[in-house]
Amino acid sequence: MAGRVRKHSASFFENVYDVVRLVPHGRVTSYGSIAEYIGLRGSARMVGWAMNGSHTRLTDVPAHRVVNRNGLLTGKHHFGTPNMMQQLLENEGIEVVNDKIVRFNELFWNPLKELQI
DNA sequence: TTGCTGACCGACG
DNA sequence: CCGTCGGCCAGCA
Repeated sequence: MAGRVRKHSASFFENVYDVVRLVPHGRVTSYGSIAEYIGLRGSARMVGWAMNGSHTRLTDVPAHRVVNRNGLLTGKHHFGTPNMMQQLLENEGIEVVNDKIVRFNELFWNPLKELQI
């Protein structure tokens, strides 16, 4: 089908970074929510993979504000030190216990809800 | 081109 | 509650 619309992934990284940049200070979101927002529901792993590339990119992406659906800091090992992600979060007033965000339900920032156009 | 991998998620037993 | 499995799709050897 020549007329089929392609979901150009050329800007896949930018789409992810753009959403992550919009996460407010002191709030957090999840990989799955970002994936769903950019139209790739079920591809949460792609978001995490994009985060991995955010380090080499010169973009200011608050990757520490992205956790998994349980509020668990699953990406902590991809920061400089194992505690870096937690420190960045605590620096924003977010409490973390056992690699899990306290009051995750209250701090959760859902792009689908907050950025509804 | 094929086959693996992955900072996830939901379903199932 | 816990482990396992399939789906998701962009890179890479």
